Amino acid sequence: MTPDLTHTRDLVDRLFRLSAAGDWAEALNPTQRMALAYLARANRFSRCPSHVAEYMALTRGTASQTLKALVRKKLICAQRSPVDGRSISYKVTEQGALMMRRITVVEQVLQTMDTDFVRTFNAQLEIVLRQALLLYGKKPFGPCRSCQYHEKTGSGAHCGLLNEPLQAGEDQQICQEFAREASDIKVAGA
Amino acid sequence: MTPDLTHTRDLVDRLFRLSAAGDWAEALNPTQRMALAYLARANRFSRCPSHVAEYMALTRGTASQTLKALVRKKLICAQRSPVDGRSISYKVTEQGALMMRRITVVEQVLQTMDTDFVRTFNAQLEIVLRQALLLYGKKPFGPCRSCQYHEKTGSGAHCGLLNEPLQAGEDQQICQEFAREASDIKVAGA
DNA sequence: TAAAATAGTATCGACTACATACTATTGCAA
DNA sequence: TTGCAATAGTATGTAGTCGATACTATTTTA
Repeated sequence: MTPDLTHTRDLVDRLFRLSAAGDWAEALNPTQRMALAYLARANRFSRCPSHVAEYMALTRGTASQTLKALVRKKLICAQRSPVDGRSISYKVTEQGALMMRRITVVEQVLQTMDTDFVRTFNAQLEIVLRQALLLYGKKPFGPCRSCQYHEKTGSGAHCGLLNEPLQAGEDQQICQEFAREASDIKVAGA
Repeated sequence: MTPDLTHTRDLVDRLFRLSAAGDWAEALNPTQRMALAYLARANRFSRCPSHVAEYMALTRGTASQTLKALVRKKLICAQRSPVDGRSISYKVTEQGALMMRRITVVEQVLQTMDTDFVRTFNAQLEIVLRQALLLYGKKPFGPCRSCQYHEKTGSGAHCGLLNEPLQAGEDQQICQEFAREASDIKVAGA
């Protein structure tokens, strides 16, 4: 028997909504929480409104609105780019970083579960998401460290695409320019 | 290394949002689509506003609003209960049923993937969701057929909880009274 | 150097979402 | 049997999401 695809969709929806319902505390709604969480994990090349929009599958206008709400709440602050006069980058404030320490529903549930189970669950989600992003022509985003442009140097690391030296810890952050290693491309579960 | 629980949360969020973004066609937003999909799959004991609210992890007020929007669009219609003067049940119209035939993003992606993969993915999602619902004291909802109160009779089937005979096909639908078989309870992945 | 592309925003309308307060029933218990 | 608590659904107010559209200000490119 072929599995019920509508059921899969339904499970993802319910899991999301259950965890979204748990987010409403702390004067932060689920959308704002996700945008803030993204900014907290994104590297300095990836904190513009358009990146948030792409990551969250929103239009730029909507992302802009949500970012303004976060600024009003003093959880992030804007920084104009010295290089490109059109561009704006947002930085998470200390207050914002503090808010991100809260454990959310999904995390709480996964804490009660087996480590190996969570690991395979993550892997499966990654495969499906990757396929979906591919099918819709969206950027994958991903950790700088596993990117094909990531280069280890004597002193630290370097981005071969933007031709920029990387600071300590930056290789752990999410980059909007992320591109998978060529050797890693056909690992899809298809 | 312990897996990153924030990452899991993030993957679920992104998958949901990507598929939600694809829903905006057809003058139906993601929330309305999910409510309509639920009503299309729920049995006659499970189509009240409070059931939709519980299923979607919303307050009753919000569910009420969304159902009214669906009525305005003529995708569902209200039916007062003859038994309980407070209760209202919604039925999907033909127009509404037609709208549910549309394939959504997640389904489209899963179609390109291996059947066994989808099967295990479903199973994993079910385990996590079940655990989450348990932790938050929410009803699980589920197919009548696999419920502990489901009884096969000579002519058809019977609900031992509501003490009602079941019509043909009803055992496939979702019931808000669903309770797992006792033998099935400790299959959690924990 | 003009046209095209890009980055961000303002605004509008429809709607989600919560909280709160309210009405109308029904169920239970004294 | 009556009277109170519980339940089902809704109205309303506020905040904010969300897409669409139209707009400004900057690059980029041809």
